Amino acid sequence: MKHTDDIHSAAREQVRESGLRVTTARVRVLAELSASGGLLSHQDIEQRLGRHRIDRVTLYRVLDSLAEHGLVHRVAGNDRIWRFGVGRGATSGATAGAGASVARELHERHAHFQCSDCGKVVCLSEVAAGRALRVPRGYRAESVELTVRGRCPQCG
Amino acid sequence: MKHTDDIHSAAREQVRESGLRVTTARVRVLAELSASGGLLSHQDIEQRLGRHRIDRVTLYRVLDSLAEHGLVHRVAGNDRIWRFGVGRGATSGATAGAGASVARELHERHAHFQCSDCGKVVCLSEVAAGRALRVPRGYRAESVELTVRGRCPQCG
DNA sequence: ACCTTGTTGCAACTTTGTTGCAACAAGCCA
DNA sequence: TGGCTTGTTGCAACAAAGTTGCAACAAGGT
Repeated sequence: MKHTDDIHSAAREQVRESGLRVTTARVRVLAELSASGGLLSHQDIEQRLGRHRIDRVTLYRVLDSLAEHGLVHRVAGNDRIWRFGVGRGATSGATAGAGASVARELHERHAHFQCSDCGKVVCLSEVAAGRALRVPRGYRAESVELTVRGRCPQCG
Repeated sequence: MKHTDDIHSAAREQVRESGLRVTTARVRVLAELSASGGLLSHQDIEQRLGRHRIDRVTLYRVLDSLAEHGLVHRVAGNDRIWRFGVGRGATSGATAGAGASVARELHERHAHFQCSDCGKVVCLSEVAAGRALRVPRGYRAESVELTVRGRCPQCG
């Protein structure tokens, strides 16, 4: 369990290593995602930022830039909203070059669970997704998304 | 390969068997989906209906009712757009009770492919999705969605 | 043919996401 | 430290997807 400040400076470090400019918006958003551990929707993030609120548009752009540089990963739920999460295993010790793909790889490998009632999305790290997938001739597979839908413990 | 009229009357039959009222809107939409064979977005359907156009809102409600009664299945792409498709194997000869779950079952079992360029979604019937899936204690799985993302033959 | 009840179309609205642009601040160099 | 360049931010306005309320209408039973 990390202290808030640690998460914050780790986030700052990650942003710097990714080659992106270190701005408060990026650091705060990444820190928030790291702290949550799970997947957050755009709205979730806005709420958690609280009085540190940043513009809605900026948030979109921040998340885009973080996603592009592999610091976070975007997942589409069946409620047509994006959810974002950090790669759990991504450490601040990764080298600049290799760091870019850490989060992406992690999230492409495991599955997600979305509650059909409350819409919450969590990672199912135990499930190995996308092993030995065969696509028809002419198609080129780039990534695999495996989403299980059902009821989470809270919604029974 | 079925003739247009056949598809139309088959659709009418399916709607009747599902317990829904047989309306021109429902029959036309279901027929259009059957004829296409693949997955259509809301917009695709509107275009295909052409001069038989129905109200946007009605289309939403028609698709909802068809989905609820298992005649079609909704799939979320990563472009936050719903796509709808019929269960390929659903025959008009199914009994009223059993018919309801045909489409749902079929689509829960196989995977979908979405092109990251043009956004088109197709079914990958060869891939058996969701075999031997384990979810954590407390979670209840209802359905599995496996989506492969990449390039379709047209987009290279 | 008539009546009831589910269905349709319209208008207005909400939510999610995007675009253009001027103001601003990160990073770099002297 | 101060100034310059260029990427970032916030605002306003917009676009697309989807929803809600309501009056008019048509399907299916009697």
